[in-house]
Amino acid sequence: MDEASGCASSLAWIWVIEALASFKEVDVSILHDLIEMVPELPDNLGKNMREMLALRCLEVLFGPSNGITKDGCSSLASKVGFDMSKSCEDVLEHIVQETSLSDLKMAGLELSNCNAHPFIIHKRACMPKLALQQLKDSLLDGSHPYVDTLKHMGPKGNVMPRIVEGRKKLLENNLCTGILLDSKRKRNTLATENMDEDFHENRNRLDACDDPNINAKRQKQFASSSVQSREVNPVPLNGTESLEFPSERVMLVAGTESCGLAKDQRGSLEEVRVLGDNHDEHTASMRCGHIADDEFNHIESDIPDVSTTMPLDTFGDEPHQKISVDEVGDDREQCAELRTSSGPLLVKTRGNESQCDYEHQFQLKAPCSASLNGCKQKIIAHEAEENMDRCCEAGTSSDSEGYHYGNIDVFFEKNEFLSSQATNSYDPSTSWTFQNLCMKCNEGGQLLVCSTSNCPVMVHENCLGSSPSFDNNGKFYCPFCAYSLSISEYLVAKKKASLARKELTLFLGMGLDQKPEELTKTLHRDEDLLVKSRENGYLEERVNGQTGHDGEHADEVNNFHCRRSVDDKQQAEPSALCDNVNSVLREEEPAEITRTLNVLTEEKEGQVNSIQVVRVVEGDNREAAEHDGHNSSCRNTDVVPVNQSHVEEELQQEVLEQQIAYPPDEPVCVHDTHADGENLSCRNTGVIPGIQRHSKEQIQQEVSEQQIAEPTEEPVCALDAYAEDISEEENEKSIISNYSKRVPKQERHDTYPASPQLRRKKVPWTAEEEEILKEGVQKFSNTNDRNIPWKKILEFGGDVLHIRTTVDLKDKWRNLCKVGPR
DNA sequence: ATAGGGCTAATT
DNA sequence: AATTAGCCCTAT
Repeated sequence: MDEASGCASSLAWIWVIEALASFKEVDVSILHDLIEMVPELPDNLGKNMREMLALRCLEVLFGPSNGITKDGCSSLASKVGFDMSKSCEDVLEHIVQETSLSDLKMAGLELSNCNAHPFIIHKRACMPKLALQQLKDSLLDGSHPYVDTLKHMGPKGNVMPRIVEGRKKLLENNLCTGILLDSKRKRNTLATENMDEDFHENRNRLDACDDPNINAKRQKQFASSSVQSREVNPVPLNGTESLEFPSERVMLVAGTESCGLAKDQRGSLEEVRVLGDNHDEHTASMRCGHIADDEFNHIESDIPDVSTTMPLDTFGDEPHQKISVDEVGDDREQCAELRTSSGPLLVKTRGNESQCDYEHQFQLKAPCSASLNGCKQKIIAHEAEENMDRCCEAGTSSDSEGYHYGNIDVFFEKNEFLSSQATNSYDPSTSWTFQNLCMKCNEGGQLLVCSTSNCPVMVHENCLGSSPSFDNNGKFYCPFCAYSLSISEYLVAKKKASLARKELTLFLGMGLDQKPEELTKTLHRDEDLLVKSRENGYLEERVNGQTGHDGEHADEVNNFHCRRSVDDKQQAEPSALCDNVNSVLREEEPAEITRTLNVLTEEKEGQVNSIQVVRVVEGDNREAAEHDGHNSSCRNTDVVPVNQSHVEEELQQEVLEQQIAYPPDEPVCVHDTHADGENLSCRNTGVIPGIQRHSKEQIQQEVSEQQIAEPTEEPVCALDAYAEDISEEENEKSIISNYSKRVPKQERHDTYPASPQLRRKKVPWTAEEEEILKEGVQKFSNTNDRNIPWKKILEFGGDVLHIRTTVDLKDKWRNLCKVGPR
């Protein structure tokens, strides 16, 4: 480090390249390109970096999946000679001299069959600290010349004291408790010997999968703990120097000891990304470095809200600390904010189980992975990850939904519980997790093992205190995981409803922002997630984080209204399209007409908001038989009850309160094969018998079904709460398609005084209608009674007049009289 | 339920 | 702009 202090810019390059080189997923070619960009480095400066790069190259060359023949490998090995005393640089040079690189790559080399294996391991183990690691160490030691500068830099003030303090605090207040850590350390000590081997085995398995996605997903299991955010800001390490990774903007700082910085400590460091990579723990560094772009993307997409707000976390110098934590559970890992590179890869050092868990960790996000059976499946890590993320966000979270806290609660409760158990079982060799003892009573016997991967809970059924929780596949979930899973399911459902609602909102505002298909996709994705959640015990927590924040939705709704009320002039299309629909419907004689009624229902205060769409399909043979090709028949589609009294008043109230217009998404045809006089009157007063046949459940079921299956693109006209404020022109445009509803104005005003009354669309009287009207008037007029029994006439008119109201008849007759009765 | 006045989109 | 047809609102 000292040697580097005099050449800041070069040093920065070295930092970057070294750090990047520690990322397995950073392709060597990228490193190569980077090297090209680096200004001339003094020989004494970049040696470690070059060595690291060379090692990377070797690792690539002798990658696990190359499948070269043993002979070829041995041949090469004999030529090159993997002398431990040689530097990677030298060996690599030899290799390049002996063999064409491309040929080598083509042929591939099987690490396990080559002498390169121990060589690389050895070199890994001997690799000096990353420069950044050294820098950090020196800063922490207070020996670095910039310490004073750091102490006084920036508005956030003293970084160093915070770091140091954080380290102390970690030891004192680590969420996972020192005991736990100690316990873990012991275990790790025992396991350390096998670490390298374990790592390589796992790494090989990783690499054996050619699917980059799978790899990325798998690696997430390893690296997620070190991946915090791509939004992380570069941190100025001192007043003049800063490191910024242009692409990811990830600051890499080697070394991590205070892996459990408390929030306040992290505060000043939140822009620093730390990737642990102690020189003597290179396996860890390698693993931790596995952050591919798609990894980032994956994580970001999965945890959008977290990834952008998560403060930077960790200074964990001792992967072993972290490892020990990991061993107990990823939750704890997260709890301790141990985001160093070692990650879960080192978590399990319990022989077979570790591998097993790794595999399932991979499976978690890699359903296509080969083995889906058997061992526990990883689910907690993600949960814990997010939980922790949210913990770290204290006070900054934009998502205050209770479930997060619910999961966080259970997360901490679980940690606490496990910690207490760990405390009681200080010695790993006697730990219940090792001896298959009930974590409650510490006795053996037939135990229920939580199906959640990384959840160590094993318990007697009797010790549960309640009936065990099994999923559909008969998998048992411990109370913690069962609870979290339930929350996840709830969230999925919630989001589903939210999305459906959003979808409808967008649908109503057709041609605006987002196409329904997109939302449908998201919805499907969430459903998939839920399925996976069930399958893997994965605690799906990012349901809302993805798309469906209520607030977001609310914004959507508001935007919609805003558009409707303000920008209606630009939205002639909806109504125009409505008209088109009308035209179509008029011209076609539907033997069967689908009518859709949108009813907004909304649970109160934080509950699921949903739009309920009732789809009623009824045949109308009468219509088809009697009015083939007749325009009038199409008017049957006119009556659209919206926000009607038959809708639960409460719901209506909320609809109106939200000032959401919920027009039918398509002209509604109210056809009732049992239509008689009563029904006719019903129909004209906006009462749709169909809706009464649908229970709420049916409604809700149909909501999603229709939303998903039929993201109709048909335009919708909205009942606009602001229509009164709209000009005539606007009002015209927002006319509901085809004689939508008849809503007693007064009633509507009762619930929402400002609610406008949209006019029905004019429907010209047909000759037939006029004729039957005249007939009716003639028939029912009573010279003694000046009043004309329009209702009787309407009934008399039957289907011919079935879209008309008594008032219509009266008005029409008035018109006819004006013109002169014919 | 009905009558009558008024409103408004469409048409002239 | 005037007219008209259809729809809406209110009073009874």
